Formats: sequence, C-alpha cells, structure tokens
Amino acid sequence: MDIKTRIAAWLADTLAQFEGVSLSAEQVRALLEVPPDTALGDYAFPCFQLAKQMRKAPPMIAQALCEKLDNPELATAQCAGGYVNLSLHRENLARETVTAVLEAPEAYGSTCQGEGKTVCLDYSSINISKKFHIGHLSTTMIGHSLKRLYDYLGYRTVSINHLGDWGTQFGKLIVAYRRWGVREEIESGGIDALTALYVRFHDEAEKDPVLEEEGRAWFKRIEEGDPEALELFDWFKEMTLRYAAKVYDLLGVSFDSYAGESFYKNKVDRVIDELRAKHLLVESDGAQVVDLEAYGMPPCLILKRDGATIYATRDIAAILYRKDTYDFDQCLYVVASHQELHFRQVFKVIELMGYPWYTGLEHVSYGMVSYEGQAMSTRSGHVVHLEEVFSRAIEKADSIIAEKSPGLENRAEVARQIGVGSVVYSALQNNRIKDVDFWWDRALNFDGETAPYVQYTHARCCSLLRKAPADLAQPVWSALADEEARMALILISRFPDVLQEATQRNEPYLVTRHITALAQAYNKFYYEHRILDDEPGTVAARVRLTEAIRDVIRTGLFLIGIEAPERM
RNA sequence: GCGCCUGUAGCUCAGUUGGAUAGAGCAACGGCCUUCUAAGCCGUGGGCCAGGGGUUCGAAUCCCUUCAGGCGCGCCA
Repeated sequence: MDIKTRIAAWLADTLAQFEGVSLSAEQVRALLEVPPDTALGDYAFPCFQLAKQMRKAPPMIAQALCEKLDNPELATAQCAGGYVNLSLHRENLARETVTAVLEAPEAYGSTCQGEGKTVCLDYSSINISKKFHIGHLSTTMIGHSLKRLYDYLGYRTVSINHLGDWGTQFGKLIVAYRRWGVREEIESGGIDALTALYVRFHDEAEKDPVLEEEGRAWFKRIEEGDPEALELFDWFKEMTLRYAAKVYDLLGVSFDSYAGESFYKNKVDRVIDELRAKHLLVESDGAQVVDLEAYGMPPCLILKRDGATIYATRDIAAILYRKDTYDFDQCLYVVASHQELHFRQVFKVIELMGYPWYTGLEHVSYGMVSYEGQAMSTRSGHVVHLEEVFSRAIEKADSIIAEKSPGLENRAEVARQIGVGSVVYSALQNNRIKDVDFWWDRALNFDGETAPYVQYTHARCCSLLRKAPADLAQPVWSALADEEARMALILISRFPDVLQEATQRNEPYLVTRHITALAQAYNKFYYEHRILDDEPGTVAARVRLTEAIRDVIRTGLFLIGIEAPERM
C-alpha cells in the first residue's frame, strides 16, 4: 500500500471518531490535494466539505482533526485555515518510495486493473500517397503513448492504422499516372513522385474538367475489381506503406492492424441491412440518412444519392467489425477536433442501433496544426514535412554533441534519440485540445522544458551511477530529509497517480510534465548536494535515490514514446 | 445563421475539476564550473486570468452575456 493510501486510511479512521461524519478511506484519498507551497506540507486535506455534515466551520474542524491525528511514523499535521496540512515522516517517505521503485524498476506505477479488458486505439491513420507532415505527429504520438499507458496498466490493446485507402482520389491518381507518370521514375521517386502527380492532377484539372470525370471512372474500375486499376492501386498503397514504415521505425511506433477503409468496402451491406431492419434509415433528398434531429444534430448520411457509401457508413462498419473481432471495452479515436460532429453522429447511430456498449466509444480529439499562422496545404506547398523536422532536430543534436561530448561512442544513435525525442516531446507537452502553430525556432529549442532536458537529467543520473561505489553501504534514509530530496521523493511517490489520471483523461501530457518536474527536482538536488562524497550511509541513500529517479524518468519517457540515452 | 472548442506574464503553456499569496519554460537582464555531465543551477523584472453581469463562506475554474480567434454544419475524409 502506498503512502498516500495509508495517509487516507489513517485520516478516515480519525474522522470516524467524530459524530456525523462518514467518509471512506477512498473518498478521503480523492480529496487529498497538494498544497500550493511545498513548505506547507506534502498533502493537504480540505475540511470544507465536512462543514455541512458536522455543522461546524472548516477551520474548527481542521483544528479538531489536527489534535486527534497522532501517528508520527506516518506524518505530522498542522491546521491552517480550513486545511489540515500533512508533512510526511521524511525517513519513512525516503525508504518506502525509493524501495518501491527499486523493487520493480520496470513496473513502478503499473497495475493489473485492465486485466480482461481490451482497448482499441485508432490513430495515425494515414492517407495513401501522402507524406507525413507536422500535423500527423499529434495523432501518431498521442495514440502511441496511450497504447503504452494502457498496456502498462494491464489492458490488452489493439492499435489500428485506419488507412485512408478508398475514394475517388485514387482514381485521380491513376489518371495522373497514366498521363504523365513513368513507372521507373515513380518507383525510384517514391512518395514524393506520387505527391507530385497528385498536385499536377489538381493543377491540370482546373483547366480541363474532363480529368475529374476520368478520375471518377477509374475509381469505379477499382471498385469493380478491374485488374489494371487494382494493380496500380495496390502499387501506390505498397509504396506508401514502405515509406510510412521508415517514419514509424524512427518513432518506434507499430500497429496491430492496418485495416483501413478499403477493408470495410464489403462490410457495409450489413450496416445498411441492419439500419433498414431497425427502421433507422430514411430517405432525404434522394440519399439515405439516419435522422438525428431529436439529438440536436444534422442527419448522418449513410448512402449517397448514387447509392454509394460514405465514410460514416464505413466507420460504422468498422466499429461493428472491431466489436466482433476484438470485443473491445473501449475504442478510442485519436483524430483531430474538426471531426467532432462526425464522431458524435456515428456514435449516436450505434446507440440507436441498440448496442449498449456505445459508451465505450470515444473521440480523443486534438487541436488543429498550422504553420507560421497559416493552415497547411500539400497542394500549395505550405507544409512542414515530418522528415525535415526530424532531420533538422537530429542535425542540431549532433552538432551539440560534437561540441559538448566529442568522444561519444554511439553519437549518431544518440543524436537521433535526442532529435526525435525533442519533436515528440513538443507533441505531448500540452493539453490535446490546444491548437498548435508550428515555428522552426520553437521546434528546435533544446532548453528548459524539452526532451533533451529530461534526457540530459537521465544521462546525468546514469553517469553518476557509473561512478558510484560497487559495494554500497546500508542506506541511511534520514540523509534524504533535505528539501531538495523531499521534492524529488514526493514526485516519485505521485507517479502512479499521474499514470492513472493520464489514462483516465487520455492525456499523455500529464506524464510529460510530471517527469519534467522530476528532472527539475533532481537537478536542484544534484546542485545542492555532493552525492558521492559523504558518509557511506548518506552516499548509499543518495545513490539509491538517483537510481530511483533514473528509473522513473526512463519509464515516463518510454510511456510517451521517447528514448532515454545513457550518455549524451 | 446555428453548434462545438479556445482566450491566463512579451511568447508557448500549467493551474490537482469550486479552495490557501495564480505557477513553469522561452525570450531579456545579472550571477554560478581547479569537485559527481553548465543540454545544468540561482536571482531580477514581468498579471484587470479577454470585457461585463451573476451564483456563495470562497470563482481563472460554475451560469448568463458581449468581444476575439479556431473548427464544423449531407452526397470529401
């Protein structure tokens, strides 16, 4: 049982001695907060909510509670206004916290609460023949981080790259290829060559509307299984996936399924039959829709006037398929916020179909990405490609290494870890919902709250541990009673709670900020105290603390998809 | 026009879901390396929490309203 839980139990026991009070240990634990100033204590218990039950003013309750609290091995209490401020017994805090980490460094904060539960995560979801740009980073890394978080908490996860591999744009691409493409050039030019074809098609189509018509016709041929059309379509898809694999390798991202839109093309009949059987489908302007007016939403379009399906139809088919195949408890869609209405509509249709598990569907939305104040556009060229961001960040990391640690052995690898890490960090340091505007100078900043800062702290810990004596004495935990160590210990002890909240809210940035705070705490500690030059028992305690911090930072970085080099 | 989201230091953002004196980083300025990694640490300045009304013991946080920005509102995804 962790310290906070024991504090809560102790508080609840004491509260039970008062008349008219009924608060469980769990309720008390949820009420415990962190004082605004660390000098006040480690935890604060607010008495305001008790005021009604006890018919007393909060400060009086706090005082009465303080007088009864007696467990100096756990903490000491002081009342201040309506709060009871608790200061943990420092020696015990140090011993318990550090030991908890070192007992299972790879599993600190992990649980088995997700046992028997499955979470499907739909993220990244790339479009065939399009390059990655900076806007794809959020979905890819938020999804990847959430997968790792849910895994860590014992869930079975299924990561799905719902490929955008269906629609008239592929007919257009075929037209462009047949008119202007040369097989060998496209093969060697890869995704860039495909993008060039796509851009050229739109330029030429403005002058010659016949092209659009041809594009539609070629897509129809794909749908009908025409061998030439399918061969080209598969080729485009294969080239795109080959390209994407390189980016995913760099990021350490992988997927359990690449079933995209084309996968569901023969699974939409079931959706239409079922909607019809359940009397949900109505005609409107020649199209078939599910009316959602009663829920304050525009209708959900299921079949176009020409009888063809639309993305909502395929998304519904995908939901039913995933439920059948994976029997998920939750299915998360890490998709930009502009699709909010779409998902609300689709989820409502599932509800109206009578499936009670619709409650497990969730749109994990994130803000829009722009570049220097303007929306990005592949066609106009106002884009920042992900590879360019990575290569510039890696280049910068490499030149800093050249300057600061010229003898580093695996320099290229570390430069990659730092460069990629700094880019990933920027995608996971804030609340998902914020819009982000990309600027090069910000993206290439390595100071302060950044991945290199956290990685540096980790490397610093590693370096120190390499120099620590092999035969450590018995740690004297009371040596960790100073303010700097206390701050670090408190942050370590809260790490498991942070993982809980990050998962509950689907917000990886909580992990990012927490390990950054831990890195700050360690750097202060490091500056204020000589770790290796002291009494053997003190050295042992400080080394153990360093080890615990290194482990928590490494785990935290792993959970947000960032590597932790041991030297840099 | 309707709906959703956002508005906190010059900039980028936190703010523990209604609690204590609103905090970080960047940028600026000033300090700290003959000692464990200076990609670090310390300090200084910087705020009408967009504006206005409410709700209550208490509001950056909840409600109403105005303003500003982003996104969406059927045959694209």
